[in-house]
Amino acid sequence: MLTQKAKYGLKALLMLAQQEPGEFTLVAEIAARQKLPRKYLELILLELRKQGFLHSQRGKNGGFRLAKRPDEITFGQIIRVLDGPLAPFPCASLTGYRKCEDCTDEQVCAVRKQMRRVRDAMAAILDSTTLADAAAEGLAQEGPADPVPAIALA
Amino acid sequence: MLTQKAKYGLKALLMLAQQEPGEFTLVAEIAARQKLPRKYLELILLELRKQGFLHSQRGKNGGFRLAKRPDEITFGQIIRVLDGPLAPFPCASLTGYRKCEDCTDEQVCAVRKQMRRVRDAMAAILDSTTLADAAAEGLAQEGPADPVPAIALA
DNA sequence: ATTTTCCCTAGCGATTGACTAGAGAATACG
DNA sequence: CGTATTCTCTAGTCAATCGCTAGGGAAAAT
Repeated sequence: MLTQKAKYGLKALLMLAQQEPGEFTLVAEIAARQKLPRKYLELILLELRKQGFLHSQRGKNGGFRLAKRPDEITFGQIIRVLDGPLAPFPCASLTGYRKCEDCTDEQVCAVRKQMRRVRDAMAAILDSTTLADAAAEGLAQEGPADPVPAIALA
Repeated sequence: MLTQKAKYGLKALLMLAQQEPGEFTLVAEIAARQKLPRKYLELILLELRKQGFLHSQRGKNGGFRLAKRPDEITFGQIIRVLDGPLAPFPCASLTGYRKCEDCTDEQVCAVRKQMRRVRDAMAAILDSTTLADAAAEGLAQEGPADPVPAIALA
């Protein structure tokens, strides 16, 4: 499970991805339009700015805008910044690896092996889905073709 | 991220899946062999028993054993019982659906759409991987053939 | 009856999640 | 210049959850 923080961040960025490029949007407006708590959203956007996803400007006509093109920002990047590693367990993570205290032989741990597969599946989707992709798919009424070819078997 | 609880549960069940069918194993022995906190593990096994995964017996020669065959118990089932829904957000869950407070139009929510895809990918793996599968794969030195054919693209 | 083992309820300390408050600094504008 | 606007930053709060531990109760075997 991801946190509200990640959800709010994703929603905000996705909204900004649909603004005119270069145009600034107020935190207050994002919060209002997306029904998110304003002060909390401020913190989140600040964090995203520090990580290079957003550019901001103060004072009148200020606000936030994307610091990159929407097709350069992936869901995976955003989630990792706001919520940490994707993997179900730290021992199965690439970006946030940490070994289990209880694991005697990690090379053989069957649980870890399966969780690595889960991580890979999640990363395959989230690291290849950009804000642009999601925005486009959101607009399509009923997407017939799937950009990422199914999820393999069942 | 999953909790320790789910990890402990998976490890314990996986160990029981490798015992002689019908044979009881003590909580104390599982805890020792897997290096898990004994009292906490008790709670977890109790929960798994109440959910029908384990059979237990008290007194001398007692202990726990699987209540089903290892190929009838999936990772998905276990995780859902111990940690709740797989989906990144409740609004993207099938088994534990709950709508977002902030979502105005759920049918169009692009975040939800992507998270649904992630959920599906996770479920495809976890609901098709049984204790028997994991135990078998664990024994293989270096599995050349993947039971679930890759994770689709990159 | 006694030992073994699971069964069950309680509780607890630390962390984290999900925020809110409020002052400070930059920017625009009249 | 001054004032309104808007982001920036640090704190703090409150409740829930995680990750356990404690300890007695009940069933089974001997």
